[in-house]
Amino acid sequence: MKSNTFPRELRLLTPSHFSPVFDRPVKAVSDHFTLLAKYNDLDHPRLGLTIAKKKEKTAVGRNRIKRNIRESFRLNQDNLPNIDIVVLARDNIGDADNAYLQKQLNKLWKKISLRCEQSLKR
RNA sequence: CGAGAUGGCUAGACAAUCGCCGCUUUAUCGUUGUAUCUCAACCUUCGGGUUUUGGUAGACGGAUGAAGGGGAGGAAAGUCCGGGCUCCAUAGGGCAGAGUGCCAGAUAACGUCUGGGGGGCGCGAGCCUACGACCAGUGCAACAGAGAGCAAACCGCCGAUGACUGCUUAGGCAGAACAGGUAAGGGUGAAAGGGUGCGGUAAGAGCGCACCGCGCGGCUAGUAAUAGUUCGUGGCACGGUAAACUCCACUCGGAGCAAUUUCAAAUAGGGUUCCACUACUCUUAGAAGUUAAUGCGCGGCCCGCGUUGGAACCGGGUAGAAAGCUUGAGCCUUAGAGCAAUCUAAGGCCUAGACGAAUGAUUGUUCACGACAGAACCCGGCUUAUCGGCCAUCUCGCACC
RNA sequence: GCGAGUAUAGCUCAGCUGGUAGAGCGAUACCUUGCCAAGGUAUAGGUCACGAGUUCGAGCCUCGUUACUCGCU
Repeated sequence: MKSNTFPRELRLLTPSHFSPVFDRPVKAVSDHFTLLAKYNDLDHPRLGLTIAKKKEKTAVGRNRIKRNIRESFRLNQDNLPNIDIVVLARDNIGDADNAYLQKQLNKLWKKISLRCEQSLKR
């Protein structure tokens, strides 16, 4: 069954949710994003966002990036295993337009799930 | 038509699909407290009370689904002022400290706004303006300059119809000082103690006079700041700097929603009561000390590591959750008061409330091709950023009628 | 979100209550040495973060802007 919703259960909410992901995670990188991922005990993936003020100066710009990431996550969540993902912004992310951001994210979801499977086998 | 001034409005639009966050209505589920019925136990002063089992009712909160409707700004920003609100402190007042600073008004309040005055800029419409007081006191002014704060003599001018010196044809000729006076001229400086003219004088000087300017007082206009004056008076400084100390007048208690309040896991620890506790020692009987017991390594001993309390209640309180959180000095319309800011009255309206933080994404059509930029307790201002578009009033220039 | 602070030479910092900007290290050149280091001498290097205002004059005083730092989860 395909799901396109994005309720609260699919988010990382508190610092106690975030900190395990930063401890030796699986990584995936593109021009403007860094993804960190780790398996959780639930039956769905969860998403957390970290957009530093240094990377994108204005609140409007940061909101735009977050919306793009959430939108992409929402549409691709059924293709992801039960992992916690933290998305970090990299430098000059504000220069990219929405279409390019979406294109990068589509690749990254596949990449991160593949790498997680590999890490499980090892 | 061109150039400009002021004030106000606006901040892409529409459609489809998939999503996010409150609200309202509704359906289902589950839950605990409430009301009522019921089962059982205990207590009883036989009225009842406490605990407990199952059902029903409506209500509130919760979960899920459906429908309806709503969902960032003019600056949401900077946090520069002011206020509400909350907690802390507080008899009242003063000192200290901080702020404001022409006058009047508006306001909950303000460093804001409105109107007026003074000064400056602009042909003008208009714009800018921290604009109280240095005859209460203290301080500052580098360098330059003679002199920089109860003014001062460097050059110059007067003194000079020449003290004195030299020459001499004894007629004169040449050079020339001091005391003292002088603020007209030169020069220095950001700044050098009224301006012009006439008189006056050895030369000068408000020394005298006229006009202008200025101070003080009066009168007139104005609530006032202030302005005017064919009025009187003073010969004329009372220089600059208070975003220097200071004085004067007025204002201000402090901290901030990460304030504050409520509920409250796990873990550790505190208090009270009851129960349990091998022996001995100390003793104000307290699990205080020693011993002992017991679990594991290990079947036993040595040895090592660990345990020696349990239950109930109370209080504090972390994670987390909730309240604070949006009905407010609110918005719209009309009428009235006022030059205006604004105020009053009547009627109508409810217009984000999130919490890693919601308005988006994609596609299509269209136009002027979309700037600055995202609420975080709430308001009133200021300041800063900003692609443009529209409206109103006014000014100047050119042309035409 | 709220509160507090800093900005001066390439680096680390002075600069008292306004008078025309310095020190140390570093850089460059020269001296010294057979060569290097050390030492000595000299030189360059500053829009005092930026924009206004007050003043005769601003690194300093006042207002605004920008960047950075710290404290309160």
